[in-house]
This record gives sequence, C-alpha cells and structure tokens, in this order.
Amino acid sequence: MSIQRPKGTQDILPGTVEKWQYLEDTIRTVCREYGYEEIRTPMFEATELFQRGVGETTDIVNKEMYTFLDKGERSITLRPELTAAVCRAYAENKLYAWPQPVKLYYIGPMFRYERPQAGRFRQFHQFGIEVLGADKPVVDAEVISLVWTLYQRLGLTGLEVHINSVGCPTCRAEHKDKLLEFLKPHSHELCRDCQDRLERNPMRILDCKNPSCQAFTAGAPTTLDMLCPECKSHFEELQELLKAAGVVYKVDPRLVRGLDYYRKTAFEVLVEEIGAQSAICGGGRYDGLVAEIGGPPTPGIGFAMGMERALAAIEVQNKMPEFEKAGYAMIVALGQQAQRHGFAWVSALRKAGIPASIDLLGRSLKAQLKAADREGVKYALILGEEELNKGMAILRDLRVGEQEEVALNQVVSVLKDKFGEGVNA
RNA sequence: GUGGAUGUGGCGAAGUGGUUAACGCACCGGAUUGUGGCUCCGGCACCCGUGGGUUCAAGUCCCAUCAUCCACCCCA
Repeated sequence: MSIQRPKGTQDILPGTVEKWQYLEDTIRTVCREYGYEEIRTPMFEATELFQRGVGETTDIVNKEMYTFLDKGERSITLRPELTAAVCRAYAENKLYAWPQPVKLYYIGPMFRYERPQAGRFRQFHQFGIEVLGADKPVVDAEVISLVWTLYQRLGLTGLEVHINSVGCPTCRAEHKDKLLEFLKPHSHELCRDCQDRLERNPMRILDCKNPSCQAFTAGAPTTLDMLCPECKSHFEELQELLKAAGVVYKVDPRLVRGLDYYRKTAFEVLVEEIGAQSAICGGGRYDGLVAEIGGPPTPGIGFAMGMERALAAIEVQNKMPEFEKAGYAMIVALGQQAQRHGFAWVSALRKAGIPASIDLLGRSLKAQLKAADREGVKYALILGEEELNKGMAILRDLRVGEQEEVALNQVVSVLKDKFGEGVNA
C-alpha cells in the first residue's frame, strides 16, 4: 500500500457514514427548531483573516495552520475554525442589513496541523452556530440551551457544561494586572509552560493542569473577581436564564478559552469518557470580532462542536441507533436474454419508486441469491428462460422463504403493494 | 515539536533463530443439471511495514526509516 491518506485524515466508509448522517440530521433538526439557518463558506481563506480573527498569540495561528501560497502568490489558509470566516461573510455580504440578529449554523471540515491522537485530527468536523447582532444575555442562554437540547436529543448523559466570564477588554486588562501582581513572586516556581504563559497570556496559567501550578494559583484572582458591573450583571442574568431553561451548568472560574476574541461569556461542554480530549464543545461571546475584521461594530456569540468527539461520546454511551439496510428488490436474471429483460425491469421498478438492483457480476442463480440475502434484500424477482417464455417471473420473499409466480406486467404493482408505504418513506 | 506503544493475508490473531508461515472471521467456488440464510468440502500470504546489518540460517536478534495508535503542548 504505497499511497495512503494524509496523516490525521479519515475515510468515512459505508457503515459509518450512516452515523454521521444521523448526527447531521439531528443537528439540522434542532437548528431548525431554534430558527438557525445554514451558512457555507469556503474551505480556505486569506491567511490574514485567521491571523486577525483568531489572534496572533494563539496556538492555532502560531503552529497549527495549513498555510500555503497559491499561484498568485496569495497566502491561503485551510480554515482551522469558522467563527472568523462567518464574521467575514457577515461583513462582506452586508448581513448587518438583514433583520438582526442573524442566527447561523454550519457543519463541515476544519484543518489543523497537529499530531493526531484520540479525538484529534488534522481534518476534523465541526458543527457550530453564530449569532450576530445581539448582545443580551438571552442570546448567550439560547446558544447554550441549543447545545444542551442537542445533547439531550442525542441521548447523551453526564455531560458537564462549564461556564465562565472572561470579561470585556476593560475588566480583562485590570484582571491581567492583578494576576501578574499575584503570580510574579511565584514565577520561578511555575512549570516551564507557565513561565512562557506569563509573558504570552497569563490568564491561561489559571487552567494549567500541572498540580503544583494549580496549587500556586489556587488563591489567584480570577476574571470573575474583577468583572466590571456591566459584565457582572450580564453573567448573572445568563445564569438566571440557564436555570429557567433547566440547563445544568457549573461555573468554572478557571475556564479560559484559547482564542483571543472571547469577551464575557465563555463555555465548554466536557465528556470524560472519550479520552484526554474531552472538550466536545467550546464557545463564547466575541463582541468586537466583526469590527476587527473590518465590518461594523457587531456583537456576536457562538460555539463549535467537534463532531468526531460527539460521535465518540454517542458511541461510548451506547446511544447510537441501529441502522437497518434499506430493503430493496433484487432482480435475479439468468442468462443474457434474461439479463436484458431484467435490466429493463430494474429501471421500471426504480421509476415506480421501488428501490431495485440487478446482479452486475454475471453470477449464478445461487450466488445471486446469496448476495441478495446478505444485502438484506426483501424480494428477489427471478427471471429465467422458462419464466420469460411464459411472460412470468418468480417473486421470492427472502425473509419468509416463499415464492409465487407473477405475470411480468404485474410485477411493478405487486411489488409496490408489498413495499407499501415504506417505499418512499 | 516532545514522549511511549505497536506494525504478520481484507479483518482478528498464533509464531519464544532452523523444513512447505497455525487458526478464526470475511471473501470466492462446490455438495447431480435454475434457488439464499444452517452444515460440509475446497480455494485464498514467492512472504511477515520498508531498507540495511548480524548469522550456515531471521517473521523471530541489531540499526535506521516510515506508518499507525496513545499521551504532552493545545484544542473541537
């Protein structure tokens, strides 16, 4: 096997696509119920969009982007996430002129250059939503409640919804000062990673998993401690609304999301059972991002859900439904003459809305029936020389094991009858 | 980028230096001429990720390389 798929990518084969389709269908249903509409943006964008939109200090921009020059010497990047792109589309297509807020969702592949592991891929899929043009806490609550509803619909249990507020630029700056003040004396005792973070993004030290760092930061001021009145009441109102909606959540003051654009609300949904990469969903508010990209000042909030991780969770919790193979009719033709007739009959059946197939390998009767049986075929229509001469066909019910002769000109109506309402369902 | 584990037919899996590389599943064919699901019989790896090396002899030892998996960083 000389050529294989690129590292961190997957082939989704029959037998597995059904699961994806199920997930996608469930997502679309919930989005429809919530009044969200789908948006599709390019798989690649100008590199600058992500540099500005996601943030120069983030790992995504620093080490995880698939970036290349196209033939016109433009720097292009395979989308590592979609929030920035959706904001770009909002500004570029002047969606701010539409009735606000604009409620969007997307489903599709994202690309990040990372070492793959359980729950992490170079090409992975996200479902996400973005609400643009609304800044009230109800929006935050609706977004979180949509995720909550989706997981319930999928039958998932034991999920933890963590919420936090990282404040606005004003209170965040204040927090940063206080935090540095607190950490400086301990700086040499922090782990090597946190030493770096001290320079780069001190807030992230708060969610360092290193036990000793956690010990040092136990009493550190959190963003919650420093919220300005506006941010504070926003966060409080959000919690009231979540309670009202019956969403079970946990306030996690140490929840800090990796992307630069977050303001106020940040949240995550965790599932422990799926491995080290347990964040199944992450999101938050990003007022200011649209303006950053060149649009009018526009508040926004959204989240992204890892579909591979969601599928993993559904799988470990045994919540994946069984997918039965769709029953169809199989034309079993014997000999060239019969095959020609049979070929015409498959077309006729299909035209009548009855799913039908015919042997494509020129196999023996026995082999054809065996294959039909394996594929879960309900009815086999056997056409041989004898039958053709009589203008008949044998209709065999493979489930029951009984058969009868049917006049060829009645085949369609008889089968239509047998398949009943299931045909077009 | 760092660390660990693994690498035998489509899949799972034996093989602890020495003749023709077990077995199970799957697949293909057959068991009186045109009938599936059970059973029985038969077939299916010039070769053990790749390249070197050690040895009279290697799937079995050594080195390198590649790939996959898991973990770290970080994230969905």
